[in-house]
Amino acid sequence: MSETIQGLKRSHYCGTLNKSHVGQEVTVMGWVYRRRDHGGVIFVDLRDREGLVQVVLNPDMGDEFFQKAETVRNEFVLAVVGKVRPRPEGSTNSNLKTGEIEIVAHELRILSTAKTTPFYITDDVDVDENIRLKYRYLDLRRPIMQKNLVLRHNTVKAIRDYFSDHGFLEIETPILTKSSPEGARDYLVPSRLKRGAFYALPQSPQLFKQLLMVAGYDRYFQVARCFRDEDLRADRQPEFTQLDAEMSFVEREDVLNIMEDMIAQVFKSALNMEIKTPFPRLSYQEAMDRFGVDKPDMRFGLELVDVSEEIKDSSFKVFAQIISQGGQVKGINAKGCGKFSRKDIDDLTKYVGIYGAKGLAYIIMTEDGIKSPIAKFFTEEQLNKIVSKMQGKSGDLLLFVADEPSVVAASLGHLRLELGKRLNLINEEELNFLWVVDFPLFEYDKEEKRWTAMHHPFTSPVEEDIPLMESDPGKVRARAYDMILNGVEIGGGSIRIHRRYVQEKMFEALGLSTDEAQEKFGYLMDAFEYGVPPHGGIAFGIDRLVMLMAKRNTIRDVIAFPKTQSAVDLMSQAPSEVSAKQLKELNIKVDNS
RNA sequence: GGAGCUGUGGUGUAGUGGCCUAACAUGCCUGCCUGUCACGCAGGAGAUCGCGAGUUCGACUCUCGUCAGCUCCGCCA
Repeated sequence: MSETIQGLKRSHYCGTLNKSHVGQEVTVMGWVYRRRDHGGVIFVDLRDREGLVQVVLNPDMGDEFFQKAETVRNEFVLAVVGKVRPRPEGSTNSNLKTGEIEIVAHELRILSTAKTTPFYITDDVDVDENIRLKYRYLDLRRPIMQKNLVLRHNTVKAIRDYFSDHGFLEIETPILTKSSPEGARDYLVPSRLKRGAFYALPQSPQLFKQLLMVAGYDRYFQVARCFRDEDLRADRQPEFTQLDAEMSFVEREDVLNIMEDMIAQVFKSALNMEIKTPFPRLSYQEAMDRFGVDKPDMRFGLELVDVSEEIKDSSFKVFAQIISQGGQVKGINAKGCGKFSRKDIDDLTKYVGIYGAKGLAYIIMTEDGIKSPIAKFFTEEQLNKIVSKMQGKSGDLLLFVADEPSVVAASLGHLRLELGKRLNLINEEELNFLWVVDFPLFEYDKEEKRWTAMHHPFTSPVEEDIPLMESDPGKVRARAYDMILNGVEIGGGSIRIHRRYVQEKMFEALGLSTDEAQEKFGYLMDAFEYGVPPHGGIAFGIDRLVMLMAKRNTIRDVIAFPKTQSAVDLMSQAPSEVSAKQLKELNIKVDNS
């Protein structure tokens, strides 16, 4: 039995009512959060997106009214007309924003009944994510989720306001685009009109925004949906939203300055938080050396210490050999962890194993000196040097990984984060912004045995490194930059190449012939023949940014309708099979072998 | 492609070879109850223990496979 809304107009959101409304006649509409039926009087907590208000349903409003009131259940949608009054002495509820008042209903309409929901619509339920995602519309009713999406709205609005106020134009770029072999795996869309041909969904608007620079729209931004057909993570969805921006006639500092100012403004508008600018800048090399990752979380210490020099002459063959083969030995001083059990250390060993470390050597610092299975390989002098370099004190646990630099960095970098979490060293209230700059322009692909672009092939090298592009590609620094917040990369970009001879050197270093470059990036290359301004830009991951702002652990909590780890939408069941007719129109046959 | 964790009434959990004819909380239904706010009280319904094989006299429990969710490695210019 559902009634119409006819003749009724909502006057207030439930959650906004307070003492100032006492005496007013109000009309509220919302969902039944909870009902308390006392036989005589029935209390209903009515919920809308602004919060809860208590509605009092009294039998003296008539039999018809009260019989209807008795049928009300959780999550029914009601319209209530009534008078706001202060709650009686002693029955106020300080846990509720609206706890000083209540609405005495004189008209009640059940706009919609509801089945019993599969889970309770409240913040403090820990329901299996399977069920949350299947009934996402119910999950999204929960106040915490509504808060997340409101924050997301406010964030995006602040972003749009900031860029508009600073002369940027929001310009849309195509969703159906050309597949490019570089980068992530493309999502493909078959063309009906051109048999056997496919569009690709954009991984980012990268080339289009550079073309907009060529076209003279010298400050561009876009809140752009991007698609990458790669495996998912807590902070990676197959479709995600980028804040994409590009500027002409700028150098690196111009981009960094305006972007950190923008972020500070966004935090101010959306969270009323003051962010100090400028952000600290760290070179890629320093980040790797000290933290083992290119997106360090600097809210705590436990930095990596290189002890290769101190260890190379020891009689510990395993370490000495690794060093002689170009490897290194680095360590972390896990302050105060000297009491870790054998099992604790085994767990950590297993943990670094994930990142390729073959072992985890350790030294326990005790009152009576050093306890360590590897101590016997070192002279007392060598041990003293290692301990002093790592500032080891009694009660500490020194942990070491010896391997090639990339493995040492990855394993100790992640071990550092794990220890930071376990030891509760991270202040969750702190916002640690920084820029990582001077990334390498190239990285070596061991499988393909060639240099590839670390960022993308249009990233400009640092001017004085250009001569190295031929002689020593690994040493060339890029004019690229990442913005890091609490150890999460929230944005990245670069100053682009705008000079032809640099671009040619770039393709040469990547092993691309002129013809190949023309085939892959022809339209951009053509455009660059017609007057291209120096330009650079950045793209932010809005999902990640909002996730951090909302203090959530996964971007799924700030995306209305996310997909599971196997890229399925449990609510709509996408992706799904399509009809034979649809396939035929597209000239597609499915190979089920 | 790989590793780990999880899967038991609607929901959250307990049960680790026979004591299970599966327990507890909550939700749901019925009745009572006029000041509750996690209302209360009484009663009731609700589960072939993710699915499929196997081991066993006997499997929620052990083994293998499989499916789903999560976390991670690879991947993500």
